Amino acid sequence: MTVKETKKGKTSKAESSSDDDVTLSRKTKKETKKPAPKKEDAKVKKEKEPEEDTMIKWWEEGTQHPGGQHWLTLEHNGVLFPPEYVPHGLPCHYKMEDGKLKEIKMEPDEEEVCTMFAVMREQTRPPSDYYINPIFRKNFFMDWLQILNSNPERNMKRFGSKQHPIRSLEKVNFDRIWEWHLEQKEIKKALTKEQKLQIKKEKDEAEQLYKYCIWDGKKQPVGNFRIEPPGLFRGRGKHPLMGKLKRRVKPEDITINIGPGAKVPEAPAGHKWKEVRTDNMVTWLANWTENVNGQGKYVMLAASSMVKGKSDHKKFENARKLGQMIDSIREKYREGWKSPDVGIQQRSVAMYFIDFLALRCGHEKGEDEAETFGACSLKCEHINLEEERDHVVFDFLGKDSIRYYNKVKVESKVWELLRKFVKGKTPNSDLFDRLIPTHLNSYLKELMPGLSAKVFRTYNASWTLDKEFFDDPVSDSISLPEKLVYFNAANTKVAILCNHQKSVGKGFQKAMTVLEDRLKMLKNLYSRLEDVKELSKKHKNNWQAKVDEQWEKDEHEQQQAWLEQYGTEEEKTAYKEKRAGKKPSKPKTTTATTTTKSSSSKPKEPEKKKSDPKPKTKREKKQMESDSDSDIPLAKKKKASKSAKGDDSGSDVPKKKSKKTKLEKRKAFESSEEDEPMKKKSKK
DNA sequence: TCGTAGACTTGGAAAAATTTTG
DNA sequence: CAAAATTTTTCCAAGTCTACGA
Repeated sequence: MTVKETKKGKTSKAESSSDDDVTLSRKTKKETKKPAPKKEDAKVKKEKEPEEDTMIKWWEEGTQHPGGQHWLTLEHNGVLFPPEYVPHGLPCHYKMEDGKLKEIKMEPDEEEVCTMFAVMREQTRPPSDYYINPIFRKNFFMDWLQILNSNPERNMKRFGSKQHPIRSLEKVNFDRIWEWHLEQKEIKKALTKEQKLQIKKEKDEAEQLYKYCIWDGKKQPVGNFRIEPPGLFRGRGKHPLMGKLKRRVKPEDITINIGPGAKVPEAPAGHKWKEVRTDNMVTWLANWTENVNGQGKYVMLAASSMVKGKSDHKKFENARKLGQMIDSIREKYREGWKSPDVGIQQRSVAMYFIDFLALRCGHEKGEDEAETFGACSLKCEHINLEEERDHVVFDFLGKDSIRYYNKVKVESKVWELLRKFVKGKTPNSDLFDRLIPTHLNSYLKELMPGLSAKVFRTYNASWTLDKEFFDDPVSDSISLPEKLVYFNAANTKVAILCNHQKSVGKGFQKAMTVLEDRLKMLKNLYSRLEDVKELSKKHKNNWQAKVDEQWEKDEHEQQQAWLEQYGTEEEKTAYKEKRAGKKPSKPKTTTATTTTKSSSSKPKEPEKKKSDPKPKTKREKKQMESDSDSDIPLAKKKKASKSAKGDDSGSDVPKKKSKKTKLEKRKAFESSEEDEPMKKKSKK
């Protein structure tokens, strides 16, 4: 199918960009609910203050500072530090040679890190299965051990040996601390409402100072003013450093960026900042270097702030601009497929992937990172051309180690080129060995100022959403829930395009079972009602009695069936007795309370009536036990196909270069080919 | 021609808040 | 009211991309 028409009106929306959606829905929700609830405590609900003065229309132009400066004046109060560690004083235990557990008392520094780990005990399922992950455990243990052995004198005094007695993580028993953790949770839960409120109030108060800054004289919300607390690094996928201690950030680690002449926030008593500077070419208020990966962390403004808004705006304007010339760009890369230059061929195919499949650019990753891929960094083993002619099966781990699996039909020419690129190469060599992101982007920049690989994602995501709305406009007459379904369906298209996926949570299987169960029940009820309807037609005169009888019979049969399958002996007996000494209960033929509320839940079944009968019979609610089998329906993929139409016109092909001197990093990782983060294990 | 540091965007998971159920 | 379900917010790792430096 050709897609020539790609421009849409000015209605392109944010689509997957969570921020935008969130903002939108939040607003809507708030307004909707406002009229309804009257709050007994007027103060609980903090309504939006007018704040008209800050409502400047920055998108309308003119508000730009020259030379790439982001601000002229900037005031803020610095950052908020997490609370100091409060020791609980509890020991852990260590399994000795004789199998006995020996109590190990800990100093606060030892205990703090120990507790970080101990408390993760239940994190045993993907994607957060850190507690049982060997890499995580090893890294944590190394760092903990380092602390345990950091003070030989201390150890000598306590254990009569410079080396701490703990040598192996497997022999450490954290039960006591785990119990403490559970207790703490209970305590927290048991707090009275007033206490909870009080705590929250105190927290809010502590935040007040840091929540806003004054940016060019305007009050603006700060995003992450809270310094990240120490913890165990939770790298995703097969991150080699997961589990390492992310140490506590001190004022001495922090650089403050603030306007000229503005009052410099004071560092906590007894401390000082690493540096205080004034740099209006950047937007951050503070920064520090995190120790695990050595990367910078920044305190910046919130998504709702002006700067972020501007930049977001620019992003979409940019994508819109791409929309104006997407046709010619598509022509260009199609032209490139025919180039005699392999570099250009590769670049052109990569562009096709980025455009057509919305793949990310894909930069090279380092030794200390999980191995993930994108368009430019694909390996030969990530594509399979054998399945079907002109089809490519992609299978690789993308950002966050989320699997990209997709079988697509591609242009013949592309398929042929791919075959050529793969030829004679080992599976783990680069598919596009002559292409690097820098070159791709600088080429894109030539095609259109401001163009880079990611702009295609933004553009195509917006285009997709737009197309949904255009092809199948919302009808005014449908209900709000229906509109929601409509909107979500469109959004799902975008999610599929961009390969956005969420892992199924712990409760998913259970929730699904309940839902299926309920569906089954409703269907059953429906058919019974149908039967009864027939019956009542047949017995015009004494239909009531007939219906009662039939109903009771059904009920009994079902109950029997249920007991047969799930019931315990006691339950069976109890039922028998109950039935013996009881007269038929009255059926609820005509329900007066048919709340015809559209099911709404899963869009799969066209449910009609839902006369939700909360069965009076002892419908055991423990059906969660059943735990039927099966796999989780997960990310099915279909591909919206849009294609670029092409022909010839491209002329001068930009210079190609690209060498690629990637040091072959042989990953000693086990090459377990399948390792889906998706298995579902029911735990007792 | 790289390689990298620095700055900023992305986006999934966990936590918190809110609403619905029982 | 408490527990469960659902929605919103927060958190922060993991990307992108450009400018610099040699």
